[in-house]
Amino acid sequence: MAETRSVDTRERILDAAEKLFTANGFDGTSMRQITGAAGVNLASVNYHFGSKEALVQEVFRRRLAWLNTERLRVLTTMEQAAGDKPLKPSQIVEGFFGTLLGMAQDEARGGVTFLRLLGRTLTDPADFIRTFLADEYQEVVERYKAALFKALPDVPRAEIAWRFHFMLGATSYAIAGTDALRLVTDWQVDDEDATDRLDRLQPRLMSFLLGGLRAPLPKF
Amino acid sequence: MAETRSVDTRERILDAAEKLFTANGFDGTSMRQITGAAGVNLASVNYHFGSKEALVQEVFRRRLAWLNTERLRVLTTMEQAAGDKPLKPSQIVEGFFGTLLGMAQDEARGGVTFLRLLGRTLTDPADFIRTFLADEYQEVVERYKAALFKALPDVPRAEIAWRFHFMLGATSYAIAGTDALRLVTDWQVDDEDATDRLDRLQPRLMSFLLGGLRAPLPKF
DNA sequence: GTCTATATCATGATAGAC
DNA sequence: GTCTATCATGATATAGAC
Repeated sequence: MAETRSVDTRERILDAAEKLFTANGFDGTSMRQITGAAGVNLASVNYHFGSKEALVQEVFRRRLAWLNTERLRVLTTMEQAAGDKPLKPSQIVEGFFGTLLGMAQDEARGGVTFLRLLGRTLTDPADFIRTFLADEYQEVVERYKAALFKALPDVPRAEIAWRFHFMLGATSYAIAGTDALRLVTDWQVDDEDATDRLDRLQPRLMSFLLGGLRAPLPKF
Repeated sequence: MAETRSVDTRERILDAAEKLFTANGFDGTSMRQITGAAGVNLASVNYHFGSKEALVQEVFRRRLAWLNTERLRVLTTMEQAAGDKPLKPSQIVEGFFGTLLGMAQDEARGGVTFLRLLGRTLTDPADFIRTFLADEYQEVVERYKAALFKALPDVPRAEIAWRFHFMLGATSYAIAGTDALRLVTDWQVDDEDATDRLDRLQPRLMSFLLGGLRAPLPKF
């Protein structure tokens, strides 16, 4: 019985931590807040995860394991269907960023909460977290990069690399901007409610990303 | 004499804080680190700024005052030259993001250090900092938004708004990515050294942003 | 204006009973 | 596995001498 509860406890801690990290950041969230929100004992975090740092990593691992698998699955499926021919850039972009945005509508995968957390964390100053994320992303990014190189053989690889980076940034901010920072969005655009906004984000973002990816090359 | 030193002390604190905040984040930087690096006394931060929070705001205010003024000056100059005619989208994008990227080469304005800090901070979870930044940006963003609306009368305003947001995100990550996170950049692109990379960032980014801004509208 | 010394508090982590 | 109680640390902020 006591052992049975512990599975719940682990998940409850992870869920509460994910929400609180998203709202207040890692440093802005204490273990007392987490255990309080989860309705578990303070000491249970260290019992189950060992440390706060390990808890942070587990919050990401739980979601990224699925996301990575899914992204690879989607890419592999498309490549098999295409045979020897290169994929279209729009397919590749859709596979990478569409899969990500799809999580927003899937509460079981963390939904918007996790996406916002992930977007912000890509630029987190803490070393251990950047290293960890880079490791988690590496394989998938390599595969998608290779697909883009093949799809755009005439574009210098350095250029594609940069544009991949630009796309990542645009996407992260788009997610955060759905309700976090309102620098640019907040205006006389009252013909949409919040739900519309999220539904329409994906096609909007995809158009933008593809436009950027296929833009004329810069002259140095 | 004692009074004369205080100007130096203020600036020394701000310089040290800016560097440390960029490297380790706000929560990851203690006032002991700041005063230690600045070579001033621990108590001087509270004497000169009142609190750590106020210090954070002053670090930004010092740089953004110049950036905002410069962005408005550039836009006003272009609009006067254009008379009644709308500006070209490329001019507007260049005025907003080019002015920002120009700071990277200007050590007296904070250089790359401040840009990285600014980019990351746009998604900082702390309320006081998001509110503060939104206030600081507001006037300039309104002016540039209006210019884009005028330049692209056939594009729905909501669409332009989102694309502005996407451009902001791409730019922030591009800056951070010059040496922070290396998700996508880190490869067999050894034909460029670090200096080249920064010099070439601006034209690369501008091409991407304009491509995205002028992409075909999404179909919902 | 500058400094030392210190008050006050919150944090992450753990020891040890149950 | 769970809980209480507590330790050790490091943080911001300030009082008060110079």
